[in-house]
Amino acid sequence: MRVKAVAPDADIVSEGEYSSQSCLLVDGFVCRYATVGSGGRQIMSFHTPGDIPDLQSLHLKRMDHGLMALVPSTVAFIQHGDLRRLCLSYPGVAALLWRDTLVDAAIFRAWIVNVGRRDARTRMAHLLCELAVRFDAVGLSTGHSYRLPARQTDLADALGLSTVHVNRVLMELRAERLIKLEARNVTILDWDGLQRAGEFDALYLHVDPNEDPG
Amino acid sequence: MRVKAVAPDADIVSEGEYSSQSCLLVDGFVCRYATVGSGGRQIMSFHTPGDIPDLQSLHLKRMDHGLMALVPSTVAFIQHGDLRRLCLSYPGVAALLWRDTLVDAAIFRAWIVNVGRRDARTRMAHLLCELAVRFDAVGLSTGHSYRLPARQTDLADALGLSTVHVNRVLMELRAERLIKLEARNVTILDWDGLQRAGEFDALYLHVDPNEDPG
DNA sequence: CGAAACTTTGAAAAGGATCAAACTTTGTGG
DNA sequence: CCACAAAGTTTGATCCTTTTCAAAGTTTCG
Repeated sequence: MRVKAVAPDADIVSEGEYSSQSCLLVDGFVCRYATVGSGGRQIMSFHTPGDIPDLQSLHLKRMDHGLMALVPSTVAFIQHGDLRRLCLSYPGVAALLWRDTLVDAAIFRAWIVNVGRRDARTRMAHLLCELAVRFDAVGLSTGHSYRLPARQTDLADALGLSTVHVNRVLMELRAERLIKLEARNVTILDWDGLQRAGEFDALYLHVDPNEDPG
Repeated sequence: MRVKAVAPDADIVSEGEYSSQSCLLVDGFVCRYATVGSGGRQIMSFHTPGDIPDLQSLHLKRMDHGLMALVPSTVAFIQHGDLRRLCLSYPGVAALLWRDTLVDAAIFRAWIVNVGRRDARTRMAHLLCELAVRFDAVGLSTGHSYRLPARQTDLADALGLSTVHVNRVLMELRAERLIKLEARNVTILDWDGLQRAGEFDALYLHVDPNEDPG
């Protein structure tokens, strides 16, 4: 299992590549993204340590999107051959990995809804709620506070907005005293308020361990 | 395996439900959707016969979205218990089903990009291209022509646009002689042109059978 | 300490939304 | 098979959210 350090803004895997391994994020923060004709970038997911962001390449060899680090990160590559053997020997592991990709897909769906049918302020609040829950789940938050490893440009590309508007919306959420944001540190001042503002319901994150009787 | 006829606009499975079976679409056209606070609806996927649109419920019991028919449809329900036994006995089937949900996820990603970073005309062209390829794959197209089982309202909810704007964009694509659309029948007059207009690259549909060496 | 990278703010422009109404197609019952 | 109602499509006009462009602050880091 090869371990590698990745610099910010560097591709871990690029769009179009044929992949024979998947990468386990050990430390840092990465995103999956695609580039569109007009030059824009759309981020389709963020990933925290413990995730295997390109697990799908186990069955879909050709990358239909890129995977890049947003902060200095560490990844460990797992050969698909090894993964495949693991899945055959331990069907429970296979089920777990499958479930993992299904939660991924659930988050994609939630993002489609967010980007497709919500206004900028709601979108932003929703994303901040999602990140709060997910960072909390991997022990990366203290109280109602977490480090946001994304620039406003990255948030913009995740939300389908311009950087300028992301900034305005953040100012708005600050003015409403829903969040505090300084030096990339988000503090949620009013969790109920932020959830309401973002129409956030954590159901889609499927964190409830009792949900899958597997 | 229980078979059921479903009327247009009727839910097959509803958001929030706990599901112990998945549904195989035998005939018709269905979509997955969510409703947002402001009353709007966002469609996150369309499904053609042969798909198992809620396969994810095998591992995520609680539905985080609804599944509804858009035209009169026929579905067959498969108990999760049976599916689970099938997967344990035939790991090849498990891999195939897993792959299927991964292609689903790839389509979700493409939709995030479409809705997040493309203008209305490009979005629409992209969707029409996707549907062309997918209908063709299941033998539901003749030449460059297929029946579109969705109203303009449905297209709007899939693209994150208003119905009015969907109409205008369709008129535009017609005026450009890229498509013909009458009585719900789409004919692609200029496939290259439409692909260009929609920045469409079929890569994400992963239809190439050689791609997965299993 | 200085340069580069980010964030913040202002003003003008544009792409889509909304509202309202006319037109067309589809499906149903007489 | 026609007539009518309901559903869906088309068009026009106005409004509004978000984009774009431009420039000034502010951090961050070598």
